[in-house]
Amino acid sequence: MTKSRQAPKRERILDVAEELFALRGYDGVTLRQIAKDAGVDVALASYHFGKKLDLFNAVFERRAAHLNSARLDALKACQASAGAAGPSVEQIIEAFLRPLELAQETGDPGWQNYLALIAYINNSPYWGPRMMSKLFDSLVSAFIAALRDALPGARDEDIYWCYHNLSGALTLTLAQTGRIDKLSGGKCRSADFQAAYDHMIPFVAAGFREVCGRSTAR
Amino acid sequence: MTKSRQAPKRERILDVAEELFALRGYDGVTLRQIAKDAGVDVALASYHFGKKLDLFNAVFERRAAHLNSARLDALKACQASAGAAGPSVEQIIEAFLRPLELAQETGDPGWQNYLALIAYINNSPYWGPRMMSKLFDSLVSAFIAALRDALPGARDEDIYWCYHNLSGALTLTLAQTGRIDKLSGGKCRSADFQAAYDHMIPFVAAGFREVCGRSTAR
DNA sequence: ACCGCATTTCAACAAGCGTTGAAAAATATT
DNA sequence: AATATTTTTCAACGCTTGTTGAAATGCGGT
Repeated sequence: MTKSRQAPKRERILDVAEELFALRGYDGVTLRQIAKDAGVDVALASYHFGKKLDLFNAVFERRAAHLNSARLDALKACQASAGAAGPSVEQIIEAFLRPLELAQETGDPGWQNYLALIAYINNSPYWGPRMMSKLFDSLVSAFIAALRDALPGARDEDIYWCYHNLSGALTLTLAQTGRIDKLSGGKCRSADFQAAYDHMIPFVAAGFREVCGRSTAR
Repeated sequence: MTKSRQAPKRERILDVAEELFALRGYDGVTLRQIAKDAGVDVALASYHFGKKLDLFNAVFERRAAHLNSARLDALKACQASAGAAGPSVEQIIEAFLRPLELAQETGDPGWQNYLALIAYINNSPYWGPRMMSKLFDSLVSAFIAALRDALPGARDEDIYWCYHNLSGALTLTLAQTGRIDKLSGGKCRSADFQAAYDHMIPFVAAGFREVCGRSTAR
């Protein structure tokens, strides 16, 4: 190997930052906490990433490409397997959600933290507009287009509002607040992603059909 | 009046704190920012509320009782106007959501900031468990019970997951991130609460029916 | 006019913050 | 083995943070 190996401490900083930012948000975490949990000097984060905000962006971007391509592949796959009529609403929603479930269940807790961080950013009036569009707009547009095909005659406005509802439901699941565990008295568990998505997919698909017209009932 | 009037600056601190906390979160706001925007000395916040965390709680609790009773009144009203069969899923969801729309449209921007703050807390893995239950669990339980009656034969687990989806969709709307505005190219506006709820109510009701069994189609 | 109390400001504190330049250690190149 | 480069630590900086005690101000009751 002619090139220098990736520094392992660099990755540890990213992992710890990911976890802490997801839990406490950008301002709720100090570089010293991150360094301490990573077993590293404070100055090392600055050396590798520059300013604190650059570290935040690095965490945000590290897994974004992988996530986007996994979801896009799932969309293409369901489009390929569907006939000329195209995939159903359920199949599209499934392609949108299942890759997340898979990522959360790789055993790597980093993915879980990462998706919780996305939830934090997506719901923040401050961070949302600054960070979400850049990385996820084109992916979302692809799914919206597929939904438009699956819901002929639907008004664009209605589709966007329905997507908004989907995005909110998904986000609360990703945030892992444990709220449903307490409310349900243990009958539901936040960490049970399969149950979450198994319920979310038919829920959302029915909502789309109701709001965007039922001409595509299959 | 024998009692001293409420200090007006105290309310201004609450108003400003509400707005800033909603935008930047607990750790993203300093007492000095709040004091400056309120046109007040830093020490005054401590005098009125104690620690920073106490101020946060004061903001959180100020409007909670009013909000809870408005929603509970709406639930009782729809139950009273319904026959012996009880209100439909739509009517229950409507009672859950419309009071928020009304609050947001009083012209008092405080309510809008307050609800955005609730959204922030509800989606935070750190603040959610610490703050939501105390103030909102009993209200939510009342609505869950009403939904159970409207969906005979539904499994409790399914009802909670559906409520979870509702809560997430609502929360993203309250957060006012403006994301739907950009995505839709201006066709939808975050600030158009009536449009948001007009779309959310049938969307969510259809989801409940789909997931919790369709025995109650009306 | 004076008093008692609530309100507000002033001034300062100790602690923690992000950031940086230079030294040290580890690793790669020759 | 010596050198060059990358990685990591050390030590410190200037600044901001939440909090506090004492002083100043405002104000209703007598």
